[in-house]
Amino acid sequence: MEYTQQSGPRESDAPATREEVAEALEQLAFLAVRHLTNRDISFTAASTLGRLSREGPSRLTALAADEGVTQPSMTQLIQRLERQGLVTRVDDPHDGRVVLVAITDDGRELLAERRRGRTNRLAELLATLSPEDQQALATAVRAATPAFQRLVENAARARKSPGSTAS
Amino acid sequence: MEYTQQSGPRESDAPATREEVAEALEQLAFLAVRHLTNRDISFTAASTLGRLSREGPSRLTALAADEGVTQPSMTQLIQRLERQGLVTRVDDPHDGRVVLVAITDDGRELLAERRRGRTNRLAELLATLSPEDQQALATAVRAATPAFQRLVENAARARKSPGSTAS
DNA sequence: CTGCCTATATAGAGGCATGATATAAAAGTA
DNA sequence: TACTTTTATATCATGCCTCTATATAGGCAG
Repeated sequence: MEYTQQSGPRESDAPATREEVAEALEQLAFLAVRHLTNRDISFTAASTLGRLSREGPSRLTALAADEGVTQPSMTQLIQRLERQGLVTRVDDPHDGRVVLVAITDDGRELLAERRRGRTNRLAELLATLSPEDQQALATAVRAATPAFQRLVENAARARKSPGSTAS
Repeated sequence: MEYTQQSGPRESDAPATREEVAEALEQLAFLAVRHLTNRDISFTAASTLGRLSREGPSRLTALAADEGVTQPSMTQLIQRLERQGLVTRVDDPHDGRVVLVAITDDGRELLAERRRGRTNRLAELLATLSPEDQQALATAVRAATPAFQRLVENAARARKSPGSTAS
């Protein structure tokens, strides 16, 4: 690892090193948070809404576990979302303790709106690139998508069963 | 990479559509935020530390402008970082109003630590993929990196001069 | 009924952002 | 010099978001 880096990537065939992949992902995280993030609701809020949209009504504790936050955090988040009219809470007839949370039409509309906004902003950014760069990006995306989707799936799975990770 | 023709997208040479690129980048962003984020300090805090590390001591208002937050936010952030020993504040001898913020050795160590953590977590995730998938991802990343870096630069520039974007 | 487990709520604290406003130093102007 | 304005930073009040610790209430086993 101590070899000094050369001036640039030698061959476009050459695979990226793990450090290069990490670097690229860090930059992407930067781009995402800085330029693709709506400020209207938090990341957890948006993610929770998306989950409710995809998977239907859920219990509070299930949502908390899925989103990786504590139950009190989820309680407060749901209270805020309810105040904003984005979700509703319904009592479970089979169990008086549980509250089922469901997304509202306004919630779905907000998700769609956010999605449109992100796509538009991204389109603007892509338009600032040369045709060659746009082409390179598009080709790379298509080549990487299958592998990347498996990576995302594995990451989600790894979150549920602790694995061997330290800090 | 072999061109074993499959039933999916017609040609692996074919570029992705703009929607596909947007979709892929969103998923990447989601992964980065969800699985590559340290919880110890905020994104703005880490980004500010990184900036101080790269560019040396800066004024509060300059930091606020660069990070896209208000001046009071930056004042509070710097107060917290100072309390944690990650930055120091020095008076400017030429201008009694300004405070120059500088990163400390502890601050640099924290940045290095975070970087190591991210790289390790990414290595673990990549290790869950088949060698073929790892290869595909690494090649795609190398191919996309130059264009992507220009994209990030343009995004940063667009932030400073308002451009034509609405919400 | 009693006692335990589970689902959710509440309280208190701190990080992180905002807008409005205060203070102090510098700079411009009469 | 004295007055005004601008600039750099701080403070205040508010709200979101998360945490830990704890309370309440329903379900269930004996």
